[in-house]
Amino acid sequence: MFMDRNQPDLGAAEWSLPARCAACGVRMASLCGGISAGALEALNRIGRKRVLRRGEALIWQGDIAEQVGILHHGLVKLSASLEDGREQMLGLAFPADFVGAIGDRPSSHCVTALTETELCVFPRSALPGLVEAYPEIGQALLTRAYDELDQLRKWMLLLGRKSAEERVASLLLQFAARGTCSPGAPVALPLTRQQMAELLGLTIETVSRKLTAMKRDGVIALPDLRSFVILDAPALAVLAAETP
Amino acid sequence: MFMDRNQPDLGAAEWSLPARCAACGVRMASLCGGISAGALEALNRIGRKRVLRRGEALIWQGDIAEQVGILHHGLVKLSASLEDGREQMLGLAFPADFVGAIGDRPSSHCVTALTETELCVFPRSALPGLVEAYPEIGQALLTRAYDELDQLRKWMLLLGRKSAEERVASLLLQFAARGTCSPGAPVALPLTRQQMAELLGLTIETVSRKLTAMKRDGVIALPDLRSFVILDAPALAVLAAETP
DNA sequence: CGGTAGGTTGACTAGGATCAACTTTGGTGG
DNA sequence: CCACCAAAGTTGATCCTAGTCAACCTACCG
Repeated sequence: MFMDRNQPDLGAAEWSLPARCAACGVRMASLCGGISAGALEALNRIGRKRVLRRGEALIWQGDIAEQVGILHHGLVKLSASLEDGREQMLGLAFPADFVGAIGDRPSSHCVTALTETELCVFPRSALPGLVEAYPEIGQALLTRAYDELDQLRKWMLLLGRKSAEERVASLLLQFAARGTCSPGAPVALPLTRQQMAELLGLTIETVSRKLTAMKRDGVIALPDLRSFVILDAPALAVLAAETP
Repeated sequence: MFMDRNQPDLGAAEWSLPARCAACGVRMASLCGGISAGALEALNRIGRKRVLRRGEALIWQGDIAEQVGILHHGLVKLSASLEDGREQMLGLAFPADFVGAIGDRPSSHCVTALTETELCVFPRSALPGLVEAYPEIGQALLTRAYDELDQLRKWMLLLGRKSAEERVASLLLQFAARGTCSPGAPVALPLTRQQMAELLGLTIETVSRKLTAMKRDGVIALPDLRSFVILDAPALAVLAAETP
């Protein structure tokens, strides 16, 4: 019965929510939040919970992904490597983000957990059929894909044209934008210096030096290794070459 | 009447092809090639031909795009800039490629013609409705979006981790891959040195020097400014750090 | 207490940017 | 057809940013 596909009244459909989805903390923020009860049920049927330990990979570069997933807790990195070991982080996935692709080509990148991570995984092979049956899922994926394209393009500008100092400042601003909105409050820094370097296309030494310089200049404070405080937001925006 | 949505028999539908689409040289390669006759007719109704002169923009960074398009002839660049004028090319669009996005947020990048360009444009505001009415269009866009994500990720690895020489060699290989398949034949180089530099995150001088060096080492020949010949393909692959 | 992973700092180096001069190419009009 | 000019490209000298290598520091853990 596909009746509910024709009346995707999400509010009224709450009663039929699969228990697991009703308890899901990221549902409304994830692509599950914008689809009909029928589509959600179909996803729920084929989805299962999976936990990744720190360092464990969901998808390997060069392999055809067997699973795609929606992040619940934790932090995941996308990264690509050259044969000689050089590695570039391509982005992070936070809770509610979708990771993976629909096509059956070898993946261009790895997906690896940076912390203990919990996600809802689906067999990739089931996706094309689902998108066919529930176009809303395709639309949700499309919106997210365009968002991701925009993010990547912004990052390409950073990698191609920004100086080391601008890169570090940009990263700090990005963490601040996604974290607490209260100015002056410490912002969590979920990456090690090494991981920041991988993400910014720099070395760990350069990241460390630039952070120290910003601290010395009173732009930021570094209360501990995993957080920072913005002391002079306008100055940080200037350092990041972001003053729109 | 949406009858044809339920019987997207593309072969048998040829008879009803809009004249313009029947004459379109890139139709089958573009997203129009994978959709039903009904969807194609709907697209044809709202599409119109547009010509961009060299340097003319279809979409400006920061503006909300009014048009999206499918390229027929010519070459188009996507690029992003910082306030101080530094510019990074984000990619090229070739005939049959789709440019633009569905969302109504300000564009993260410019879309500018590098040569006299002809495309089929559609009002962006009509897209969400079209995707809703013809899910196949959404699926075609989704496939293309994932392809583009993969391309961008590959380019991020180049920008973040490859040396100048590796970048130039990678670009040459990419042009060779999309051009003639006959080894030893000259490959068209559709970009000026300046444009190559913008795309590679380098300066024009560095591009010139690396090309000269490869020529000196007998890896390539440069018969004129707008083409090159691969003399030693394996060596070029090594220089590009691409030996899969 | 020692060991280890993560982080910082310093000295030195090298790759690519910058600045400047010069050459080549291609188009235009006399 | 050639002279001229602007745009594109090349080459050289020099500078500077970020990479490399190495030592050391710090926090945390068994």
